[in-house]
Amino acid sequence: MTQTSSTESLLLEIALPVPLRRCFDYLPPADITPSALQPGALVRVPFGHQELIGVLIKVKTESAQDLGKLRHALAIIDPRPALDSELLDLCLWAADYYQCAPGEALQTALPVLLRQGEPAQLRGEPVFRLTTEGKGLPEGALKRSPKQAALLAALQTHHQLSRNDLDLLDIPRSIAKSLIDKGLARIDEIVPSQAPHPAELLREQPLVLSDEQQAAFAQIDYGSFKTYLLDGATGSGKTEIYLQAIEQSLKQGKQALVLVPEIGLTPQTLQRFQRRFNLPIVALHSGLNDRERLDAWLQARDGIARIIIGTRSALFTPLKEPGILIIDEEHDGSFKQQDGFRYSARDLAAVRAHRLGIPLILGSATPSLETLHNAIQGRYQYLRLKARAGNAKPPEIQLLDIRGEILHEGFAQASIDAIGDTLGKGNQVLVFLNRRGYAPTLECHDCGWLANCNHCDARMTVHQTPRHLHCHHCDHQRGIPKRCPSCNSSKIQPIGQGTERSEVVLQQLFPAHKVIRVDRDSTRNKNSMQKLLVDVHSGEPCILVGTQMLAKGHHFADVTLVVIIDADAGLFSTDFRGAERMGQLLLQVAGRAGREEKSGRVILQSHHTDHPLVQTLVQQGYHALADLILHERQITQLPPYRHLALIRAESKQAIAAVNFLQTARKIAEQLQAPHPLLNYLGPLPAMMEKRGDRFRYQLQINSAQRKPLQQLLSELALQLEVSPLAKRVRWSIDVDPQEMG
DNA sequence: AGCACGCCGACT
DNA sequence: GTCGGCGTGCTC
Repeated sequence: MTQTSSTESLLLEIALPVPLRRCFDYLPPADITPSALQPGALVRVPFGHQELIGVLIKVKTESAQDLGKLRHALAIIDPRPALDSELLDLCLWAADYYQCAPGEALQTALPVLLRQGEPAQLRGEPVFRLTTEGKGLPEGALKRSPKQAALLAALQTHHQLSRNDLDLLDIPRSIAKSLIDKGLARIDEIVPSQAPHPAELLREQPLVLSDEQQAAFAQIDYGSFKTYLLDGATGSGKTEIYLQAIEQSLKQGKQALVLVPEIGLTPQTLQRFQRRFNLPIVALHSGLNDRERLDAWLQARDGIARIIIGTRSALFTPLKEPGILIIDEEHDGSFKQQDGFRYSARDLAAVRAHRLGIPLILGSATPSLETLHNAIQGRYQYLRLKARAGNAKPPEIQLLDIRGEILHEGFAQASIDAIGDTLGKGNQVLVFLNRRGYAPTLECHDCGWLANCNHCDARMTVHQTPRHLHCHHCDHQRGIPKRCPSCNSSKIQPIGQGTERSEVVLQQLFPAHKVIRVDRDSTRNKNSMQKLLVDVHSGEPCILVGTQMLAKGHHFADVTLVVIIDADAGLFSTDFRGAERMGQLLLQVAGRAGREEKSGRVILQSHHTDHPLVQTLVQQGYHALADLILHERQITQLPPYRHLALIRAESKQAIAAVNFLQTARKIAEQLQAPHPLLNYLGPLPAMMEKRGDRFRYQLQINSAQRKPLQQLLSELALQLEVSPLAKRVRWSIDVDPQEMG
């Protein structure tokens, strides 16, 4: 009577979207053939009282779990695995490396719609076409509805129109609908398919490379894995090298994956790629909805899209024919995810490229010290561009000592004069200030009261439009008091400079010119950045005031003066990366000045003009600064010479977080016995001890070697996860932390 | 992370 | 008398 089912003895190991560092075993769904059980497939399973969709990790015959406890999976969503083995393995490797639950890492690699069980099928683009009835209509028909007649005419000439075409022709959807209702037109779906490669790959001629660019370009080997550091000043032509390297890859019938920082993917960047190549390009940016994101993902997977440009998470885009990986502005902090699955897309790109056997190019004018160190050590091939392309000259940097100077709302007289001069010559000015809002805080002149946040160890920022106090750390907001809450004095005043205040001051000083503020507040709405920058790109003399948003990805051809209000921020930071970041940011901002034909000037206002780091940066440049910092890091036993991990814990009761970390340290010290190479620091309070009513502490683990640290963390994570203390705190492990706060 | 179960305050 | 607060325990 019993029929032997071929899946009878098989078990499924499944990673589920829960923050647990383990997988769950299931029996296969009823009536399934073994061939449908492919690792990487999505599986719907019962889990406690709910149903979840997980990823099949492997099919096996034994389980550590009691066989009686196993439940049946409900269904395989699609026999074709959602993740190919390459991505599946990469995610599992990353989950292990970053001490994250496998299900959470896999979630990052899957578009939302797939995670929700949507079929992995390319949606066709809807197009409007005439039905035979519509085609047969005589000319001059539909006289009584001129708009419908216009659409009919358009369809007769163009045969088919996309939604976009309708918008361009200013034909409302309702008109199209009327034609469909009359049976004259219909909607067809055009599913994109892999087009044969066009005879001509390029849409425009590549630029002629300089000798230096050519020398760098010639080093790249397209047939094997190697990481290249393309280190070149702003304007030295890194992008042209990316484009030509991509061209080589495309010529071999391969795809290219390009990662850019979160706010670096500007329409300008995308247009530059689209102008060059005659092949489908997809951009994975934050403006896409879930459906568009899935379509882009599928187009990459099926080889329809040949170039994929995106931010951090685009690293996990499936590629049918991977050819080259590029990370632009590799030093940028946004490549490291700061919560949940705390991966570094830059570091994982090296792992992925290695596994695929393809080249990885890391580009930057101000490489991170980790990357620079790898290049100096010869682990990466070092490609250096020293000259600026064309006739562009490097900007002249002027250090302005503002000690004892009378400042006009943060501006030295010399800076104001320079701004006036520049505008007078018909050029543009960029004022950089890494603080949004009107002023960093409010102070009582009589008693010294400060506008502290009730929920954080921080001051509340003063905002004028709209008028309120705002904590940038926990988002708490309240009104601006008229009198001091402590002594009732009316002499309460904003202290320090923010972008809003600088905007006001500059507008008063230069009423004849436009002052454009660019920060998170002024660019909150969609496309507002584009709108703000229209005037800038028109070339009329104006002043741009903004935060680091301005420093990334934008080219301002007519900016010839950059004023940096406070060069010292970051100089005395508690984070050991403070100086490195300061150098990178200052040079990125300075790089906005004097591109192309116009030569530029940079004014750095500083209270510490004789600080060795400031002096080195200004007089000898970023690489001298990098050498200096690297030397310090070697002495102080910090990355890139040592490897770090941070265990963070936060709780409404400070004691719970401290207890948890003390226990963590004890467990770790017991586990590490065979590896005395590990050092511990902490538990220590985080840089801002209280944030959003939670007390934050951290334990730092420092190791000369990666492997023992890795082994320790794996074991430690498992033990902490089941520790009763862990339930009283929010905790996480950060491997290779970027922000030490 | 969800979601249930489980024991103590202010409401129809 | 209940509705519901969020503490803790479990999920193959």
